[in-house]
Amino acid sequence: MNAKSSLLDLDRQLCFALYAASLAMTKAYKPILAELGLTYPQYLVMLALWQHGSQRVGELGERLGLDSGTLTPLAKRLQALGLIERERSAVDERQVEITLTAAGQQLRARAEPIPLCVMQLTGCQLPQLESLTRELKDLRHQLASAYPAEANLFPPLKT
Amino acid sequence: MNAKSSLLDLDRQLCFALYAASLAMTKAYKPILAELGLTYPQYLVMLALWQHGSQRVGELGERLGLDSGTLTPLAKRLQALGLIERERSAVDERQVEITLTAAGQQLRARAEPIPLCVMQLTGCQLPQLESLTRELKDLRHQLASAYPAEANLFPPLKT
DNA sequence: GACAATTTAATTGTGTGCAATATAATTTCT
DNA sequence: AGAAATTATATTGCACACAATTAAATTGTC
Repeated sequence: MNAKSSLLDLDRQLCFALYAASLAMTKAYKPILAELGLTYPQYLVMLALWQHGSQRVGELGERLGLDSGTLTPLAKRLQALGLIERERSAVDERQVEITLTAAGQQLRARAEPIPLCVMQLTGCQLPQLESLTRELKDLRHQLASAYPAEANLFPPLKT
Repeated sequence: MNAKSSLLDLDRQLCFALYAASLAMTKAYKPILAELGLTYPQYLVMLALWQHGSQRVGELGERLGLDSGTLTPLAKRLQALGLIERERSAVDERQVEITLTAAGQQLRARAEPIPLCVMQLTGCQLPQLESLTRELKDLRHQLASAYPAEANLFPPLKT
């Protein structure tokens, strides 16, 4: 084994701390969300819809950092649950607008107590959680800008 | 929509900040790990093996917070890549010992520059990253202890 | 106005995560 | 010792994530 510490040590990796904390958070939410009949990513989609109202698949994806390969089947499940509707935009047939149903809007009331419930699980005070949340948000955007999704790094070549 | 801010606002959720930052980190690692032929969870398993040497599936799972349902197929893929071996313990036939092959040990050299590379992507200084890593580690363990994997919350009933 | 380029979402295939179950080996209890 | 309980891993099924591809609609260009 390695007696000496190394930059590759598992517990020194920010990436692993993030990964493990995120999985632990998901597990903590699981029994809570089970009462609403939602998975964790489904809950995040509902949060986005409750806050910002109807939006296109692309908007949701940008907000959450997910693509249509993830969102399309997830949205179909939320639709099957009767929480949302999906319809092609009349203005631009490419776009699909996601809208809360009455049941989807009503579910919000049952989700209201969740943030305080989870805050207690963390054993932290609100200011500390807000600070950590901000740091993670900054980190996310820093990483996203460092790797701009290939995007236009390689402008199309005329062949 | 909601003009007022709410405790359910997406950007106020620590859970979402964690989730999004973790996904962003995974995406940042992807092109780097592609050169090693590894996925992100496979890389974490290799880190654990490089640091702690041969260990059982259960030890790996406890370290990484994963169960056999995740680790067994993942380990089979690492084995197919020729990086590890999996063999039943002679002492206890239930246990499966995971051991690095020579190729698996040699891969470590190629992984050595990764931490510095990623540190630059974050745009942060080492002390800040170490602080964040510690906070996340604490959060993980706090959450894990708050939900002790059911464990022995319900001691077996004599029927 | 036609046609190429772009945009948007859906589809396909691979690799996780995890609950539930199965299987086999070990330990405990009597 | 033998049955029951426990432990360790594997298997199965479902739900993400995401790369790559497809399909359809729109925009841009000439």
